[in-house]
Amino acid sequence: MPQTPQAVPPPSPEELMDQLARVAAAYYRHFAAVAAGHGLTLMQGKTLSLLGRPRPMRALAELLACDASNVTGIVDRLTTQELVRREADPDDRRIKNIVLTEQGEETVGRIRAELMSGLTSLGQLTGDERTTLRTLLGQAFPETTAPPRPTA
Amino acid sequence: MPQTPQAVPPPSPEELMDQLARVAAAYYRHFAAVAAGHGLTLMQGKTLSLLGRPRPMRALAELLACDASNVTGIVDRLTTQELVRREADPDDRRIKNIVLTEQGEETVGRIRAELMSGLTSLGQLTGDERTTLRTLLGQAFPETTAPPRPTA
DNA sequence: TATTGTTATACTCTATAACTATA
DNA sequence: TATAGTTATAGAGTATAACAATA
Repeated sequence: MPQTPQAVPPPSPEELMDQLARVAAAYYRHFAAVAAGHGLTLMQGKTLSLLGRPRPMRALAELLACDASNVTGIVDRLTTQELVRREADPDDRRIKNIVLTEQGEETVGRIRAELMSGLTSLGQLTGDERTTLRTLLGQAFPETTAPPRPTA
Repeated sequence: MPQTPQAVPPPSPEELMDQLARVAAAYYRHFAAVAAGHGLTLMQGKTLSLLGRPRPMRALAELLACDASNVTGIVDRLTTQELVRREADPDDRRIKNIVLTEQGEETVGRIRAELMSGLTSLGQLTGDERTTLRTLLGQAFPETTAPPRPTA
């Protein structure tokens, strides 16, 4: 059941992959620019955005898709800026939970708001269009559907 | 004209942004893994994928969204691996055009194929779904619609 | 023994500034 | 003067391996 009499041919999966590549690049470019506006690198911004709840170093390494040894340095630099702090876990003394400071909460909030205000086109989609986009992205990237709910 | 009697509420723009963040992260995770399988870093893989045509260092810096001074090192390392070479521009002797070697062409081809085969879910979308996804992504990220046609 | 986090190391990516060779 | 590319530098991200503390 074609949608219109003389429809434009659908993009090949390859073309779609190329467009997804451009969208991913545009997203990170935007994210990095917003983070830089707060004196943060991309990884520092991503890390902050993952701290909606306290998380062990190990969990951050998993979510950031990098080795645990890197997280030490990233968290060190965020700690220096007073945006996060390490808290000892009461149940397992090997674990250090990373928590946002009050200033960290504020920064995350501003970053999220600036991210959204830079994506005005996204807000102009109708409800039905957003539903469709969510559904199709969920089909194309099934691993991203069950939300661990990060921002980067 | 709602699509079904008791439809799931549409995602908020914020939820959609979060999902786009996850999709972008998943894409780069995949890209980096494929590149690593060829002994390349993410930036080296991205650079190779931009060389469907010869490009000056300056153009690469633009497309990679980084300072021109970084491209020197990236191209140096790709040159060491015999994947690209610098060619003097006949019209402007300041310009060096970066060209894929034969081995570089092969590597790019394999990387693109492995990228696609890792995105099988993408190929399972119908033509209409691919058309819709292209349209909606184009609306959400207008700057990505006119394709400079990279892969990363 | 296994796991969490850190340290040490080496390499890559990054922006800035200063330099050269062309234009 | 302006532009293309490089070099030097310093900081940040990266994986690997080895280590201490804890489980």
